[in-house]
Amino acid sequence: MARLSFREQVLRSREDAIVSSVNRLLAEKGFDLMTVDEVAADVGIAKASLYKHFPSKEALAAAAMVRVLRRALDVVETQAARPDAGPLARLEAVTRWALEVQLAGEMPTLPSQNSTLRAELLATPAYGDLLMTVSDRLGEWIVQAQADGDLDPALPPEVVLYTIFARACDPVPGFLKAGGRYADAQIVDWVLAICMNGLRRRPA
Amino acid sequence: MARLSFREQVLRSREDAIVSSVNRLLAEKGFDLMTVDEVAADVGIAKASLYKHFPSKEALAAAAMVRVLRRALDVVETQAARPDAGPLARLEAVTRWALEVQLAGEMPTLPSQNSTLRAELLATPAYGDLLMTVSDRLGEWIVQAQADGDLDPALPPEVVLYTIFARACDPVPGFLKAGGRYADAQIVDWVLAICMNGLRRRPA
DNA sequence: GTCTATAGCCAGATAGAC
DNA sequence: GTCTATCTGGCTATAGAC
Repeated sequence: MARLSFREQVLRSREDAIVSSVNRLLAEKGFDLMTVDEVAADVGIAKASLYKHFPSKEALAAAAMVRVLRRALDVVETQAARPDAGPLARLEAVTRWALEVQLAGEMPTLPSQNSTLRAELLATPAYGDLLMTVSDRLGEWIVQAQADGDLDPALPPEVVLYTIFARACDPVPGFLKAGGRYADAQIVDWVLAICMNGLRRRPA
Repeated sequence: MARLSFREQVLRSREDAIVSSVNRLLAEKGFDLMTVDEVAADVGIAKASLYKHFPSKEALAAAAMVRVLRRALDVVETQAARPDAGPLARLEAVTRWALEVQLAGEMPTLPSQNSTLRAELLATPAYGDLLMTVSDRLGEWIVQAQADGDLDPALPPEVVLYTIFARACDPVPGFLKAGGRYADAQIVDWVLAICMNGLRRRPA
């Protein structure tokens, strides 16, 4: 029993290592340029062994997306537990997290055009569930922030939601980082401020 | 002489048709998922014939990017000729154009990670020249708008420039369009307003 | 310059021994 | 479950006839 649990633990940690590699490679090169051989080499196992854990390249990507969504949900729940912060501050904190992860090269991104990939994500219940949960939580804060007069009430909440989500794959931070002239923290501050200011209620 | 000119004209129009197909397919599926076979089929010629006009898939993509940059420059020059508009209104008009083209499915987008593609673009002088010209023009308007107090003077002009450029590959319009709940014009208005408001000077 | 046919390659996925 | 070796398909690019 203990032995079985130990085995499971080893299995889990190996799969976790795989997902970590996929996560990084996905952030670095994107789905199309990432090869399964590369993942295997990065993890340090044979390609065939990878396929014992995950049935396809798409499944690898889906696993990485599920993990990043889990982390996003963690961040959301951490923010929900803050007694001092209003909805706008919470939305800002979550957006900041996404920007920081992206700038650190750890935000996996998928091409929205690839249909086989969309199919795999739709076939992964955990993905849809997590995405819906995160969206609902953020959506509540958005509506509240609009009612508070902090966010533009003329914008449909989903427009605000998509605008925040899009920060996770915003090319601007990467360009600024590539330029090498600004510190990461400075870049995050600027992009975050531009995003939130754009959504804020215009003074009459 | 007339005959040669005629031939050249035919050649030109064929190459133009090729670039049009590439442009559309690039906007629709992206570089990696676009196949040369597809381009050939779309134009209605054999793949080998394509390679008589363009030496590689990368060159096809580069040609499409050059064309869209030429059009962007046209828009910039049209705005520069408006006697009534200030720098902010001109920047807004150019951004609006980019959003409209993107929403119409005619904005070619390249993966910024692909290195062979970067090499091809760097090896295409017209691309760099056009990109620099457009950037310089927009940069002037940005500095002026900051001096006028219309744009946040605390932002480096390049941050503003990248933020505007990024509208050409913003995923938000496409998501909203896919939802089917809003008209294209409405989507453009929202995304444009969010973008420009984000860059605007905050009232003290 | 256009075509058909094919070379050459690479990446996703699998077979089968251990 | 791990490995080595291989299959398979699809894609870029080219040969060679017309």
